[in-house]
Amino acid sequence: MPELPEVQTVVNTLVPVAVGATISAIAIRKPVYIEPANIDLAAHLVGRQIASIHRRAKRILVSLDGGDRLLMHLGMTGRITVEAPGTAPLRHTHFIISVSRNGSSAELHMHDPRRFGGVTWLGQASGEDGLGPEPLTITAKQLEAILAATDRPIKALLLDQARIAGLGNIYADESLFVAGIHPLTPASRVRGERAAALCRAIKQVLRRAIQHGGSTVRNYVDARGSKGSFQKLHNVYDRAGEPCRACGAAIQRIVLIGRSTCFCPRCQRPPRLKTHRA
DNA sequence: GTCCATGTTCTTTA
DNA sequence: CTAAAGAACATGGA
Repeated sequence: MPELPEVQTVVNTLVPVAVGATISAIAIRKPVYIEPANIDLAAHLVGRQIASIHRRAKRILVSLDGGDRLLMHLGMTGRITVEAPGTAPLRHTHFIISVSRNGSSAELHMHDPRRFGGVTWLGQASGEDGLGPEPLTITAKQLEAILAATDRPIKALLLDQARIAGLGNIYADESLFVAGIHPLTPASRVRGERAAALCRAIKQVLRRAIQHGGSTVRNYVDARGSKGSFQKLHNVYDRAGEPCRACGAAIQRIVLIGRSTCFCPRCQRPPRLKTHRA
């Protein structure tokens, strides 16, 4: 469920409880959820203090005193929630970190029914992660260079984490709407002012989404268990058939690289493709 | 039973 | 060789 704004919101709500706290215990309820296989996570984590928690793209990086790091990825259905000590884990709670600070303690429950997420011990491993630049800080020039390198549909580019990292299906569609760009437009054709507009649109959409605690389309909640509200402000995502908030035209849905893709056929004009199907 | 789902990665095809 | 399309992963809700 989590794209950049949701992951950032989880981090924001996790930090006040976890940073500065000491890990008193962990529980691994689903060993295959932890990587690398067979690592003794308890030996690395118990007794350590959490120095900081940051987001990189859609990933959560927990840094410990001494510089070791733990990566937590939420996949499609992952959540990390703060629970009272002794809270009974749900069926799909795979990993629990017990923390305490100033005499008060809490548990961080990582729950993930589909198990597309996971927990990876990085230790002192370097920062190389194969991810593209962060969309909140990318420059228009940088974005334009990335787009110029390929003729793949612009939507496919925005979802390619190696090129730009953090957007998912919701925010790719929402950003393209704000920029007035059709999702099938070849990436290399988005240049100059249109590339700059897309860059601004991406940042505006992500910032507003973070301000609204992310989008809860299905079951996303932050570390406090609260839903986001940005889904109410979606212009296109999950609105197929509904009227465009800008022009009233029916929002259209197509499938692109296997993903549901929504856009306004009037506000986002289709590219003129020179090729056609035989 | 069927289809679809906020993500990533491996395999197959062109 | 590269790029793009497809399948797979595991579960639950409509």
